[in-house]
Parts: sequence; C-alpha cells; structure tokens
Amino acid sequence: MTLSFAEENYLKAIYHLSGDGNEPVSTNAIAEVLNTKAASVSDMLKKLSQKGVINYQRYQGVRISPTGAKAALMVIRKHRLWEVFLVEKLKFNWDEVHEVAEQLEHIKSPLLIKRLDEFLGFPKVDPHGDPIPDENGEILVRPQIPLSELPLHGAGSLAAVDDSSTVFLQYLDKVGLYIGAKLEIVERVEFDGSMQLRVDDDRLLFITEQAAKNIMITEL
Amino acid sequence: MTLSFAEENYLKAIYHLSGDGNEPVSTNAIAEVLNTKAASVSDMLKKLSQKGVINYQRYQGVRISPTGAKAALMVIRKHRLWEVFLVEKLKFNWDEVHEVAEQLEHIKSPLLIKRLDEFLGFPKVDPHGDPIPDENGEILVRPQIPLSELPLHGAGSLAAVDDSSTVFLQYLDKVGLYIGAKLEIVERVEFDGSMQLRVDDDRLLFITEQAAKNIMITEL
DNA sequence: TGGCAATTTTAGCCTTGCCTAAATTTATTT
DNA sequence: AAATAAATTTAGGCAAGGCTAAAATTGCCA
Repeated sequence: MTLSFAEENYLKAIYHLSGDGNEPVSTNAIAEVLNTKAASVSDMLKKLSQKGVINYQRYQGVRISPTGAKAALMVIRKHRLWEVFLVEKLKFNWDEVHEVAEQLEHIKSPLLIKRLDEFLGFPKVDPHGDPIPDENGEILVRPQIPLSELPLHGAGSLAAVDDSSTVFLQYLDKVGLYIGAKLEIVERVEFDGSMQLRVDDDRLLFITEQAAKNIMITEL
Repeated sequence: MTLSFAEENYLKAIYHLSGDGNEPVSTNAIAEVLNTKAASVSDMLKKLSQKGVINYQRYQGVRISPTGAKAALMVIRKHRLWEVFLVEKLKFNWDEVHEVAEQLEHIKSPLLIKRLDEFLGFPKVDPHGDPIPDENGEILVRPQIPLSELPLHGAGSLAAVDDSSTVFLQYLDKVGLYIGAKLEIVERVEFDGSMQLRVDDDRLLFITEQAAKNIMITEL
C-alpha cells in the first residue's frame, strides 16, 4: 500500500493530535492543523478508512490504526532525521528546518533513510530534542523529570508542563519558553529553590522553584 | 511564478530533448520520455505556453523559452547536486541514485541548495561526469573529442556519438556502452588503431579505430 | 498533386484534493 | 424535552494531470 503526500500529512497530523495514537481526534482539529476545511477532512477520512490506516465512524471522531501509526511513525522518523541533517551538516538554524523537512519527509526510498541514518551516526533525537522513531517505528519514550529535580549544571529539553493553566502558559510565553527549549541550570539558590537557567545555549533566565516544579524536562 | 512537480519534469524533458535548448521538440518525443500519452502532453504544452516557459504553436513542436531554460537548469542543478551527495556522502552506487534524485530535485528551498553545494565543496560535475549548472544557470560546456584522439591511459566520459545510425547504436548497446560511461584506454594497437578500454573502472572492452572515431568523450 | 500515414490536437471522462453551501447529527442550554 | 448551537457530513464544483477515441493537420510518396 502506498500513501500520497496528502495522505501522509493527514496521518502524521492525526498521530500527533491523538497524543501519539491514544485519544480519538476530531475532524475540526485536523482541519485546523492542516489549514484546510472540515469538509475536506471528512472526504479524506473516508479514503484513509478504506485503506485501513484509521478507524473511523462518521460523527464519532477518528483513531489511528496500528498500520496507520506505523506509517505515521515512519514519516516522523524521516522528518526528524532530515532535521538532524539540516542542522548538523548544512548548518541550518533550528527555526529554519521545519518547512524544508516537511518536504523531505515525503521522499520515498528506504535505502536513502537507512544510509542517512548511518551517515548521521544513528541519532536518537532531533535538534528540538524530540525522539527519532527507529526503523520498526519504536519510539524511545524518554523519562520526564521536573526541572526542579535536575542537578546544578544539568541540562534538558522542555518536554511538557504539569500546570497547564492559562496564566502559567502565558508566563512561559512571556519569558520565551516553549516545548523543545534547551535548559541548563547555571545557578541555584538553595535558600528558596529559585534558579538561573541558560536557555538554548544563549540567554539567561531566572525562575522560581514554583515554576521549576511545573516544567517537565527530558535529558538531552 | 511557481512550477508544479509535473511542470518541472516536462521542462526538464524538453530541455534535454532539445539538445540543451536549441532544436524544437516533438510532442511524441516528450510523451515517450515521460512515459505518458501525446494527448496529455498537448494539454500540458498549452499550460506551459501560457506561463511563458515555452514557445509553442500547435502542430509545430515546442522550443523552450529563456525563462523556461533557466527553470530547467535549476532543476538539473538540484538533481546533479543531490546525485553527488548520494554517491559521495551516502555511498550509493551510481546506478542507484537516479530515481531518488528524481524526487529530491523538486524540493523547494534556495537555502537548501546553497548549503548543499557548499557542503559538497562546490562540485562541477555529477557522478556520471555531467556538468552541474551554477546558481545562474550557467553550464560549463565541456569540449568533446573523439575517443580515437585520447592518449594512452587517458580517461573520459562517453558524451555523444557522431554516427547515430541504427547499426552503430545497436553495436553500442550490445557491448554495453552508453552516454556517461567512463572509458579509459588501457592499451592501443598502433598497427590498426584499435584499442582496449576499461569501462566504468570495471570490465575490459576491445574496439576498432572505426568505432573510436565515432565515440565522442569529455574529459573527467 | 492527390491520398494515405503519421503526428498532433480536441472532446469527453476519470481521480485526487480541495472548496462552498446546504443538510444532518450531536451537544448544550433553558 | 425542546430548541438552539456546534460539529460534521453530503452535494455539487473546480483545477491539475492523466487517459481513450475521434478529429484535424502535416508530411510523404506514388
């Protein structure tokens, strides 16, 4: 079975929206991330359902099937390997890679990906710290720990937040933190648990223990 | 103006069939190399003509326009740079690269190509010995000389044949020679001008002076 | 030069993906 | 529990690219 570019993009979107394949996904949510209309999504869901890559019943949302998840993971694998290539070999900045990787991820050639993986030294994560699925679609689930438990000079990648209240998210936005940001503890105040961070090997940021407890990171 | 994958493929085919943009090209010839039907080609020629990349009058064949030639050369540039990447960096054999490069050549990102060119050390020819157009579409025209005039131990790439009679082409096919083959003179018989060649750094082939006079090569 | 053959184009239809507008179903609210 | 609102699907169309069959044009040859 072979998937078109559009079909691969739908599958990838569904996979991501479903939290790596678990919860069901709504038509509108897919339309939004793919910048298309709900009617177009409905059409495509019928086609994908016929191909057996999703489980779909009208009005009931959609879940990705095992074969669909596998296909989505292969696209994600390609996307992330190309991102590594662009950043490590071609000196792209991490914010320039996405749209190019979006195109490269659809190139069909198993040999190409095998060789690219080798050439890059079998990387386990992409430049944003996201794990790269292996050739079987196995994805390394990286343990998350609160930033507050990281040792002095420890580094990690912002993976999630425990407290997803609006005020907290707005705070993160204001101080320029985002999923995937690289964080390193450069100084810690024992007295109140506050700390100074280096963000993306670049600027410094001071945060309270309160905030640090709510920021989950994965090791790099 | 932006061209679709299909449009880029047509332009590239027309450019190649026209001998780098000179002679007019027939509908049937295009249909054959693109593995499609003449009717489909007619349709597309109308579209390309409207975009100004070809000069087309029905029943009269087609010529590529200056802007069309530029676009075709950019696609050829990308194709050949990717071929160099695949062979030099990813250890592909030269016979495995074509279909992958066929896909990669359509990736849209000027920065990507600029950086790839840099990464590869600004190569001037691809793994088949074909010249790589520069960023302005300038292509190095490499002088062609008859194989018969190459010195002993000289090497070159089969670029063209002077005598394109059916029997000669059939002969080339039978002995496994083709455009782009690497030829090296390993021994020459002064008495009758015949010679022993090494083909593609691999097998040996014996040919007469008659044949050697009709085989045009470019230096590697 | 007239006529047949080869080439090319037109006509009409198909598929993929997308769209808008109009149903339809589900969810919420009073 | 009805009524309105939100989400989703259907209906009908459009553009890109392709195909077959039929018509038109060109070219060759007797």
